[in-house]
Amino acid sequence: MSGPRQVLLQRLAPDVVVAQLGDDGDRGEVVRLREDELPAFVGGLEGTGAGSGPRWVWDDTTRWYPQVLAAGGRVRRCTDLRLVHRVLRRSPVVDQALLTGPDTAAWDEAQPLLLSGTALGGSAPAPEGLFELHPPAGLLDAAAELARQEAALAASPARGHLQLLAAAESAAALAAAEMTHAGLPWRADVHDRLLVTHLGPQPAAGEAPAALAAALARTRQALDAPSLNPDSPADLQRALRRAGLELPDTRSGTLSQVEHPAVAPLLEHRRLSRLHAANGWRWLREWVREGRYRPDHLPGGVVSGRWAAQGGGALSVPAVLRPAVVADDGWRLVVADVAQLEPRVLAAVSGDVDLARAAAGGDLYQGVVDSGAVATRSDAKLAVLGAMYGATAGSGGRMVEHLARRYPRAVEHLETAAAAGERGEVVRTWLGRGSPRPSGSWTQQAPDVPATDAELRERRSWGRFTRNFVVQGSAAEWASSWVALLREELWRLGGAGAGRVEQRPHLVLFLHDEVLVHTPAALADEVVGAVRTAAERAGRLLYGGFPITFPLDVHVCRSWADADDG
DNA sequence: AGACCGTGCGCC
DNA sequence: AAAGGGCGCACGGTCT
Repeated sequence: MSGPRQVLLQRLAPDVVVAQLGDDGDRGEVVRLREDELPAFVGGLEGTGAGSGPRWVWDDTTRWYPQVLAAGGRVRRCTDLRLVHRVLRRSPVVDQALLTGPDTAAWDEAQPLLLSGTALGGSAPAPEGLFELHPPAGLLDAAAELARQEAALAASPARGHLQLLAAAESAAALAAAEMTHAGLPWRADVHDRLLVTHLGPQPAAGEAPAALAAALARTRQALDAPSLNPDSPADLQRALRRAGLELPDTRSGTLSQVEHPAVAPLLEHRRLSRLHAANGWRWLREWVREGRYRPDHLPGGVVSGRWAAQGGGALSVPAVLRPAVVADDGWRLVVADVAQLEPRVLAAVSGDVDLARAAAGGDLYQGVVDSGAVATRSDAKLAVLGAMYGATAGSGGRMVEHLARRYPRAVEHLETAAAAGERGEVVRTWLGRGSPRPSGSWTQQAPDVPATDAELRERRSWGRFTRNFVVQGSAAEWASSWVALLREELWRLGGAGAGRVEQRPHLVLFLHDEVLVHTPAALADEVVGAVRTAAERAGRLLYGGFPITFPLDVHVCRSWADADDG
């Protein structure tokens, strides 16, 4: 007996859920449920066997999946209409007329429902709640939107690619919800010990840690400024000027270029005060509960398609605190990152087989050196990064010229994207995500009106953005696909039996080109295989037979800190 | 008191 | 080893 291939869920009112069971286009049975009956309903159709389960269609994964996970459930696949809507709305290869309906504006504005800092943590204010404010996101007509999206996809000349992107985004939404549900293992005791090492014992509320106070005292003394507040750029710049240092700004890089006895304590104060303010004891109290850190993960949260995260700065966990990320007893972390993801993606999307060949040895930068384009590995890095970011001046700019001679297709792909951006045009990623339209006076200028310097600057700046967009965005969709496929592979590893997501090998963090998997120790080797398999599958899925590989650095370890090579 | 912006810095 | 892309977050400072 096989269940429906698709189930569309819709809320008619706060406690009234309607499920339409059907196969493509066919509306079959309609079932009404209460909210609390949802997990059992989902579990009943999802089954336990591999490959079973329908495609769940819902307005927004963040409004359906957390309760299923909390009840111990899991779904295999879904369509996240909010995420797919956002992609299609901005894609230059979609006929917008097909996507437009009476409630399109509401779909445009739909926001994910965040969990961080609300229900579980407690103290933070104002949940952006399920039914508070505009109920719309919960009450939009999902069936109508699905029909519009399917029509828009079917009519697109880039149908295949866009469907991959829609599937990847939706699967990413599932992975993101599971990551928040399981949480990143976080040892508060280790974190505290690290803070004591760097800052001294935890001070009384409102007081500065000893090491911070000492650095401040030395800074004030060296500048002969007893009431200096180094957190105030204006105050600091004044004090520096009195000491004979005229600096354009007070950034660390600028400071470290001058010689003055105040610089060292000042920079130490910066470093420590940053640690204390961003990831100190307050952070620990606010974000870590029962050995887990649970930020919200937001696939497609960044214009380029990269994931964003909210709650505690999850994407910038400082390196010094990574020892606090430790697998549970009997478990391991599998940490994997892709070497040189963006230049590899550049080779693929531009069809530059020479750059792909340079990447084939495993170290793309070394490959660029070996091809004779530049002399040293660091020049190669400078050249490649400069090309992707739009460096013009300095050695970065010079190196790009060398790169262009040897890899004209890759460099031309970037130049074309930059030129389109400077003309105010939209560019797209490999799978069809469109860049936002620029605004500003330079976009509406008649050709015969001379631009001001400011306008020229903005124009070039937008060109650098679109130049980077095609690479960063295409890399982001490769990475989301990797995560989506890895999620599948991991579930398979857990065995056919039951078991919650967090009791089997599961993703706990994703950082643009790096994943952390928490796994029972006995399965760690298989997880390593799964991570590699998923990367290979992602490459084939997106780029077919194009000869680019995505080599991974993979480490099995107890702590994230142990994953730095070796 | 709260909204907003600029500066600076952590990460990729 | 240059300064070119993307974020989230804390803080100072200003405005309302």
